[in-house]
Amino acid sequence: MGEPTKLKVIAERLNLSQSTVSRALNDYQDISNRTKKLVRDAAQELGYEPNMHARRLASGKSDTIGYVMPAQDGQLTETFLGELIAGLATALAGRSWDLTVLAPNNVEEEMEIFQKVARTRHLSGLVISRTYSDDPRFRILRELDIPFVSHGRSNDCSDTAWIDVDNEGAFAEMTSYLAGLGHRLIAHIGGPSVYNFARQRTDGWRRGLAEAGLRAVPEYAETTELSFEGGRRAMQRLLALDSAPTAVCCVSDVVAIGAMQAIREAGLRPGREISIIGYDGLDLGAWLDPPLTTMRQPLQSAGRMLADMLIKLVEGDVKPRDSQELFRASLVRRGTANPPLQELAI
Amino acid sequence: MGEPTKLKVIAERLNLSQSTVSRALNDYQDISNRTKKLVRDAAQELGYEPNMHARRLASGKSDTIGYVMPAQDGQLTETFLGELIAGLATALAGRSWDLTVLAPNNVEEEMEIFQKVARTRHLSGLVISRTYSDDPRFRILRELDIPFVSHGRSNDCSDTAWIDVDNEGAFAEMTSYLAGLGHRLIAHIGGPSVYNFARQRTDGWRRGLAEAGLRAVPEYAETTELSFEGGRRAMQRLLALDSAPTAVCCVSDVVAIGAMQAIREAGLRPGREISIIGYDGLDLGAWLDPPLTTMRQPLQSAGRMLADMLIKLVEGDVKPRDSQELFRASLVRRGTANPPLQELAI
DNA sequence: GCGTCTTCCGAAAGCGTTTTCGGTTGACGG
DNA sequence: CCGTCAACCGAAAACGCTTTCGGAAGACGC
Repeated sequence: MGEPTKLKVIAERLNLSQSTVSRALNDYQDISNRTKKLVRDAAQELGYEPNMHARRLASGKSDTIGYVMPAQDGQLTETFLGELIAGLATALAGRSWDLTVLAPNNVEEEMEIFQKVARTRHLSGLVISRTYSDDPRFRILRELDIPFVSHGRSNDCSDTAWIDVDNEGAFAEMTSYLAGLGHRLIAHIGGPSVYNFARQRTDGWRRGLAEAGLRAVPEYAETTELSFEGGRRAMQRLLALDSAPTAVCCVSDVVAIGAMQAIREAGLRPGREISIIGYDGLDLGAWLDPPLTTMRQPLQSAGRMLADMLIKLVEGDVKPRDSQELFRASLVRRGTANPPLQELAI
Repeated sequence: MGEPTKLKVIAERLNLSQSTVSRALNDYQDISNRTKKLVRDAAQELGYEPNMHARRLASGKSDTIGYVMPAQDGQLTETFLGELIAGLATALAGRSWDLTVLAPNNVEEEMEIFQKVARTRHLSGLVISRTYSDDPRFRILRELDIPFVSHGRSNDCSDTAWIDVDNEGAFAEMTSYLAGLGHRLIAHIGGPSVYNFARQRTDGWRRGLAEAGLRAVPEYAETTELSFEGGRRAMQRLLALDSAPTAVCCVSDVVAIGAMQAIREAGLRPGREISIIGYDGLDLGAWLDPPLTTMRQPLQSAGRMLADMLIKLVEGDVKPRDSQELFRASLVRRGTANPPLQELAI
């Protein structure tokens, strides 16, 4: 391989100055087109690759963004992480930016990371995910003046950049879909309201009920942790009610699968006596018996979009509050959402 | 915040030269302990953070490793990606190295990445995963002289660094476990033999049979793609056999779940007429009815270990062939592996 | 009291870019 | 033929750190 070619050799070869070569490659206006072409051809031929470290030192920009993994309060086994990171990485690679991953082990470490990013400025911006309803990171990142985009909203995100799914709309749709099938007793198993998406989904359920002219029975609003066991226990509580619901909107597929288990354990069959709809669109839902009806959100593109947004932000092309994007989730009809039994009997 | 403190200010403050400060912070031998302490205290007090770009430019090292995501031939939804990346990132952060993620969209892009890494040397080393039996990357990375560690072995990996699970041992254990339960007709649904782990697992099944004194019926060695549908179809073929097996070792949990579905569709019940064991230890296996017996491999620590190995390699502390680590997988007993029915009947 | 070592530190030359600031051309109008 | 103005390009100073090389000071033996 030999020595990597630097600006100097390509300058000497063309009898130009180093600075001219640099500006030619960076498409400055004060370099003639003829020279630009000359330089580019030579660079191509010599296999020139700029030294990122030198470039970043001189320019003061890092052209690198950091993805902050969800603080490891729990499992990182969520299937979307891989897709999201891949999306980020490919979008960035297309613009020859880099992606580095930060993995704080807890909230304190996350704060330290923020502080350090603010001091060193080695990262041009951050992507955060798994947002809370009341998420201090939004305030802190704003105060530290770190450009960032969040995957998911929060209470005070009106001035920041984010992309999110219309959770409320999705659950309103889900609920009215069940109402359309004839269900009147539609319950909801929600997640901890510290998660913003959980709150939104509960709101959506309420809206869906209202739009269908149904009353929101207080006992039908269950809350539980985001796990199989959580879903199972919540469903057990619903089943113990005097008038158990005939349909349940679940905050996530995993919770829905837990609910299905509870239904089976009660000697009933999901999708017959009690309809279930989940959320996330996980493949594994299709492998169950019966396969889980759910709602799917676009993910493959989310990473790409987050990256694009953040780059625009960093380059100052756009203001945070002008880069907010809401996606729609779409219903995936499988086997667990059917008309209620008494309806069939009619 | 003001300007970030650089070496110069801390040098001026202590009436020392910049080079002394630098060497003090880097623990050079020719700096007195008194001075080192002085410098470190001042650095601490001033909140000094070295400028990575300058440091990397000057030293010629990048202190950054790249994780090459599996070329997106299929889904990136594998749950282990998140854990692996998190493990890598935390281990690296502890030594103030960085992790950047590369996401080639196909094999060609992967090769381009390798070439570029070799030319620019902006990454000190790479971690690759999802290895094939006949994996050209091992040769190429060796030729390009790029330090790397692989997550999984290959045919010619005797001279390179890797960590892997003892797939063969795991499947031998799995098979003899089934034999110990009384099964004589033990089939295997394997994955495409291009994957090294798939070949190893099939070998393990054969060894397990041999050790139990059982004959490997050729028709019992099924091969299929690594998906729910693949497992389902392979199981259907096994069920169509004149003498269907009473137990099946599956190459992965997802394949096993597909097989369970096929068993149910045939009017049988997994874990009674036909026992099933999967591999991966996915949580979701526990949510099925009956819950899937499987084998789990250590993952949380894999990322950490990969990172440590690679750093040692890059720093020249160790030779590739001396950093190879084999883990054991352990059986997770759940509900789908039981004695055969006729055995019970006796 | 003179060499010889250590021990410790400073000066300065990089590392490979970017970017500012001028300066040299040639065209062009008057 | 002179001044003016574009259009292009070169010189050189950063950017903040590492690292080599050498030198000053003190310790030590004789």
